[in-house]
Amino acid sequence: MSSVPPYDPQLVEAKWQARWARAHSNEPELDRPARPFYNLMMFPYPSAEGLHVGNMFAFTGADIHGRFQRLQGYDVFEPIGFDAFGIHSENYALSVGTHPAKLIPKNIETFRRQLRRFGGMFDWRHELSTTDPKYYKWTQWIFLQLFNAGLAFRKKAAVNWCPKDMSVVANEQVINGYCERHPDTKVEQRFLEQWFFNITRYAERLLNNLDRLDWSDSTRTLQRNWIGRSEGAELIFETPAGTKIPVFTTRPDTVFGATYLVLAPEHPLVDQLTAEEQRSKVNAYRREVQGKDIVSRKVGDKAKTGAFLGSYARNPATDEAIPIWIADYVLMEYGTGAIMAVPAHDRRDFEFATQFRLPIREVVRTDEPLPSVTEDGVLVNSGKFDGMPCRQAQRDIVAWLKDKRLATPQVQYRLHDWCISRQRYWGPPIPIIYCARCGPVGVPERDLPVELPFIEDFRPNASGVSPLARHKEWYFVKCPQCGAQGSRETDVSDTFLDSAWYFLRYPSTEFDDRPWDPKRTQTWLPVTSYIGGNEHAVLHLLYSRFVTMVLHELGKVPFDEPFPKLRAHGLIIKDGAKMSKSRGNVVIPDAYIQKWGADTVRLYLMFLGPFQEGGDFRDTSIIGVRRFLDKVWTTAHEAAGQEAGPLPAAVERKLHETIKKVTTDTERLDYNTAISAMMEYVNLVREQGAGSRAAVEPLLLMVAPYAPHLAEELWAVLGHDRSIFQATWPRYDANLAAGADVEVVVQVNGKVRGRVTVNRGASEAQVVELALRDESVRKFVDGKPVRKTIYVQDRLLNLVV
RNA sequence: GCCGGGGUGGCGAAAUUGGUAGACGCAAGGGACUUAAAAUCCCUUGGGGGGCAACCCCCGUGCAGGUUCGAGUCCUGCCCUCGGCACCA
Repeated sequence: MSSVPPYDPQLVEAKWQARWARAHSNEPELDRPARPFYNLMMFPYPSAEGLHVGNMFAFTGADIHGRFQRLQGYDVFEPIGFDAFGIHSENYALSVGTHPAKLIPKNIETFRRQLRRFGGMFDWRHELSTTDPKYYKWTQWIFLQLFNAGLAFRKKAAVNWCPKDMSVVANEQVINGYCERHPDTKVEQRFLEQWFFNITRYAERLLNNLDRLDWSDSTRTLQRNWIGRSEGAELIFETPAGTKIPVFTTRPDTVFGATYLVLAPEHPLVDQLTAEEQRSKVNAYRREVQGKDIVSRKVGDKAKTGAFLGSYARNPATDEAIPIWIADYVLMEYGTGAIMAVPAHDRRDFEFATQFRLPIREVVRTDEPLPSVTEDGVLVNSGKFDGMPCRQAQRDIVAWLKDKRLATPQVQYRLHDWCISRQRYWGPPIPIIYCARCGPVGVPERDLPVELPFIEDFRPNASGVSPLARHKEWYFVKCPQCGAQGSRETDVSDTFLDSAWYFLRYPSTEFDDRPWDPKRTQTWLPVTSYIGGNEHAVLHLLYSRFVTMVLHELGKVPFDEPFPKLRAHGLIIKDGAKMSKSRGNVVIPDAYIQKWGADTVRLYLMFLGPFQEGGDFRDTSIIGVRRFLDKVWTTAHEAAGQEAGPLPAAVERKLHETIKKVTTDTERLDYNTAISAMMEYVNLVREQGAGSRAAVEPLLLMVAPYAPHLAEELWAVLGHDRSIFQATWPRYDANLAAGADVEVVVQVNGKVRGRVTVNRGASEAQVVELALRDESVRKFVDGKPVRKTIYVQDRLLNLVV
């Protein structure tokens, strides 16, 4: 054998990365692409620790997809950027005592280096950072588009206040009542005036469009649950004094069983409905509730508490007067903030009624004990509706009450409007000026961006007022409408607004006078393929869809869904747990890349488990994929010195099988099985000593998306002078892949007893005849008559005796 | 509680969706080469049993049933686990 040079990944990778950069080979023609393919991955937050293997796992999977599509002949645009604003970055800056404006550029520098080193096919001309004024100018512009359309408004509302962050956080950032970033800190409820985006107006469309998106089911389900659509009716309960109390219910069929009403303690009608003799009790209860944090209020299995208001309302179905209570198990944020309590058919109402000895009336007959919540039953104690099945009664009772103007069919959503105000420093200032005469006025477009001023002391405080208010020269400003003295909004916007439109910006980063160029947008968007983690299933993906929907309505973009095709990758865990700084199990890939090379690490990450499920990072098995690359290396070098010759039949067949499998698996992101198919193939080639050019070239093309540097190098070794990524993905011949003959399994009574080799497409009779000649089969048939034969063409024969 | 994943060798995992369970890889054991080591190559490797032997038999995909010629895959009822939602009316 000719001498094969050693495989030195450091050398090979440096060489090809330099060439790609020099040749601009990762920078597609954006204006006139023949076949545009926008390959998007979720941009990272540039943490101080650097890119970890979880990021690299996600980016490698997406990069393989991009490189594969490039080999299919697409002009692949694969941009990258940095989601660098936000409380995350700011808290870290606070903890190390460095200003984020100094820290972030350093972190980004590290990320850039790492992203280049692992060999991503990134178009660096279009890098962006959300902290760049040239970027957030347009984040502010988007805010103003919503503001002008009446979709951004100020509202005094109960909001989630994190005492650690000393800021309001969105509903989506509260987990079980605890702050997403501070799992030991309970979120408090504060009543503050905040900016909201009216996402609930789009709830129905956000929900319905899910059906036509090519997304994984798991992600769609998460969004569906988050939006939380409930169908039901609003029913009116009226007091003798004529006050109407609307309640929302999903079970109007149970209205005859509503034996009392419960309002949220904050309900605006409480004062008016409270009888004098009950006032002190009621007020005491309301104070008690106010003192509770959200967790102890919202967790369900506590004993019920409440207070009777001393007044009554009329049940619209029975005309009975039923008592009105307040209780903290009723939430002001949902529905009308008031419920009709049907203790016989609702677990919570049942507990409450039991506790306070309120009447329980069964109105749905089932075979379950009370409280029974099923809708499979028939009505009882319900006047003329007795005997009617629940589902029919739901419609008929609403219709009946509707005629009396006491009911309206209604749909409720769990989704709340998106609170975007943050009382923090590190974000884009909300571009609003307050004027005593004109009210809140949008900053005119010509004055954008409202730059975030540098302030030395950017610490938040518990006052609910942002640090920016301390910068007086920045704070005081003339009203753009009337010229009077005004002041700026000092809150910054939520980071999720930054990331809700970055994909629109990428193709147009060189334009300073527009957020995105209409022609570029027309060409490249919506995003062809989006790959990212399921941790963003509700936040980022929902917000991006909302923003896109609004922009579409305003005529700013020609589509209403940004990501028609989305795939979620799994999570890389370490020692059985999610990687996190607090657990101290974050793995940074640099040392592994140093030791093994980027190609090996890429391949390892893709081989350790299914891409869409993730897996455990254990460095012990890296050697396996490295051995595979070594074999490819050796085989290709040996082939370079050989005359081209025909492939042995077995190798040819395996080659076509392999191309078929690798093609479909790579397409479907089943990278782990694609890699094992390539391993099988190279093993066979070596076993058969068949390492010719004809055997190796297609292999290199298949390896190229996975281990791009190695593939380039070996492609050159085989004498090609153009990049392998300008070549075409190999084709397979279905007939060759299938082979001429097949092994058919022979079972007797469902147990495998033998195998026969026959021509593909052999008839049942032929196979039966052959099978009955097999000694072991005969033994089990044992002379008994064959009662039945089941034949699966080219696969299996089962003889039943 | 509700909604979704998932449970397969010592380990990571495959299995064309009802048709040979454990491909591929790691680890382990044995061997070849070597003064030696590394690297490389070959063999063995789910459990149990039988045979001088090429080999053969039984059991085996969380548990208990069921459907089927045939079940890791479908159905019923459980157990465990991961993720999401949760006093949402």
